[in-house]
Amino acid sequence: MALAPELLEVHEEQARDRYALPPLPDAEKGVVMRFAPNPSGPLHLGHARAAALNDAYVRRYGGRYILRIEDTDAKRVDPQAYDTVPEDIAWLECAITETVYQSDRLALYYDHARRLIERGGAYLCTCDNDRFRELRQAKRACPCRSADIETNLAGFEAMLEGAYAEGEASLRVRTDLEAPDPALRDFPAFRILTSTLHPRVDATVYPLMNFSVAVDDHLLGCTHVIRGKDHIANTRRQQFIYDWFGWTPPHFKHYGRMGIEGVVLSTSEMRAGIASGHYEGWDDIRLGTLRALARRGIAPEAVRRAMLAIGVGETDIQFSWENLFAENRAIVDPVADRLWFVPDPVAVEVSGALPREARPLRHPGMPARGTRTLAFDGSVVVPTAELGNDLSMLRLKDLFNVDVSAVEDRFRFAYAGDDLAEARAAHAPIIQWLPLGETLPCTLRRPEGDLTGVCEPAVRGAVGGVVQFERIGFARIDRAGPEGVVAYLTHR
RNA sequence: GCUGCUAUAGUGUAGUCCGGCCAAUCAUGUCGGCCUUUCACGCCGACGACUGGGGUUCGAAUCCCCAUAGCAGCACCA
Repeated sequence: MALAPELLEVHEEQARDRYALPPLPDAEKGVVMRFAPNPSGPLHLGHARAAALNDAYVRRYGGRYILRIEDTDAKRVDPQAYDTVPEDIAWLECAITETVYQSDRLALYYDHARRLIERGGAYLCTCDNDRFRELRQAKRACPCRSADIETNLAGFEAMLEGAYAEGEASLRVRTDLEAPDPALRDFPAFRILTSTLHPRVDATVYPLMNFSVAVDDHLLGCTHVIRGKDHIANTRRQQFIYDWFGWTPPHFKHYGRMGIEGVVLSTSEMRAGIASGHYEGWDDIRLGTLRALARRGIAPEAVRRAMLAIGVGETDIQFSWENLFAENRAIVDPVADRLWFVPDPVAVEVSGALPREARPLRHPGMPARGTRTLAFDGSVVVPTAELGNDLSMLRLKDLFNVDVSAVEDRFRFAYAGDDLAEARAAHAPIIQWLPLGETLPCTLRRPEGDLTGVCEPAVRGAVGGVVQFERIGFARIDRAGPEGVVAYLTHR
C-alpha cells in the first residue's frame, strides 16, 4: 500500500490526459446540472455532447443530474419523443437522477410572471410585431412599456383567460433599451399559442425559453449550466431575469458549434428525409442519431469518450467519425468474436485434399474463448475479389494452402500442403473461406452501400452483438432469420 | 449590417490566464517496419500545426493592435 499511491497517480495522470475536463468553479461540494432537450425527436450526436459533458461533471463532483424536457412550444413537440428521449439518454448511460417536464410546471411559470410584473420587471405588450421590432432597433420604448403594475397584472390575467388571440399579446421582460445587442432589449417571456394543441396540457399561454429556463434553473437549484454557444445570447437575456428576482445565477459554460462530416444533425431535416423515404427511419445508419449508432454497434461508452475527448472548448469543430470509431474499436476489439463473412462468394472445387475440420479461434488474443468448427469436404466459397489471374497460391485460413489455377473463367484450387511458413514465403494471401455446404446468406449493410455474401452458421449465435468479420471489419448482427443474416458494418 | 465569441498538424486536443523549461503534448489519421494463420489488436518509426501582418520584449503559440476567416445571436423556437 505504501508504494501504490505513486502508481495510481501515474495511471490517473495518463487517463486524465485525453478525457479530463477542466475543473468547474465552486463545485467541490457537489453540483446540480441538467440536460434540457426539446422533445422534437430522437437524440443525436449533438445532444450527446451536452448530455455526456454534464454527465461527466456530475459523476466527478457528485450531485444531481436533471433531465428536463423543454416542451413549451407545442409546435415543436413530437409526442413520440417523450419516450424516445429518455430511451436514448438511458442508452447513453447518463446518470440522470430526476426527470421534469416543463409542461407540468406552467402554473409555476405563471406565478413567477406575476411576481416579475409586481417587481416592475415585465409588462404586457400588444404591439404589432414589426412595429415593436422597429422601436427596438431604434432603442425606443413601445407604448405598452409605460403601463403601471396594476394594468400589467390585469392584462396578464386577461391573457391567461383568453382575452387575446394568438399573436395579439405577449409578456415582455423589461431589460435595457440601450443594450448594444438588440436581442437583449425587452425580449418576450410569454406568448399565446392556440393554433397548435399541446399533447400534454390544456393551455393557451406558454413561457418562452428564456423565462422558463431561468425560472427552472433557479428553482431546481442548478449550479452549473453547460450548453452550446448558440445560447450565449440567451444567457445574457436570462441574466436580466436573475437580476429582477435577485437570484444568483448558475455558472455558465458555452462550448463551440459541432459539425459532423457528411451528416445532417437537424432534426427537421432528418424528419423530412424519413418522410420522403430517403432514410429508412430514425435509426438509418447514415444518420447521426444515437439510435443509428446503436444499430451499427457503436458502444455508448465510445460516444461518451469521444465527447469528453472533444471537451468544452469554445472553438467550432468538425467532428470526425474516425475519432469515434477509434474509441469504439478499443472497446469492441477485445470482446468481439472473430467470424467469417465471404462477400460476393464464388464456389471453387479443391482437388487433392481429404475432408477435414478447421477450428479457427473465436479470438486470437484469447484462446480460452474457444473455436468454431468448419468441416471442409471438397469445395469452398471464397471472396471473388481475392481471385485474379496473377494469383498462383493462397492459404485458406486455418486450413491449408492451395495452388490456384484458372481454366477459362473458372478457378480451381489444388491442395498445396499445410505449411504456413510456405504460404508466407510465397506471399500467399491468407483468406477467409467457408465450406460450400455450411453457409448462411448474409447482407452486410454499410452507409456507402450493401455487401452481399455468405457467413458462417455461428453468426446466428451473435444476434444483437458485435463481431469482427475477419479482414472486413466490425459488424453488429442485426437479425438472423430463415432468409439469412442482416448485419451492419460498425467500422473497419 | 449590428452585437459578440473563436482561431495550434487531415481531424480532435494540451499548452495561452502567470512570456523563456514549446525546434509545441496526446489521440486519431496516413505511410513504412515488426508481430500475427485477419487488411484487426499490439509494438516501433516517419509525416504533419502555432491564420496573416505589425508592435512590446533580451525573449511571444502565449501580451497589445490591425487584418482575415469561421461561428453564434439580432424569433411571440429551443
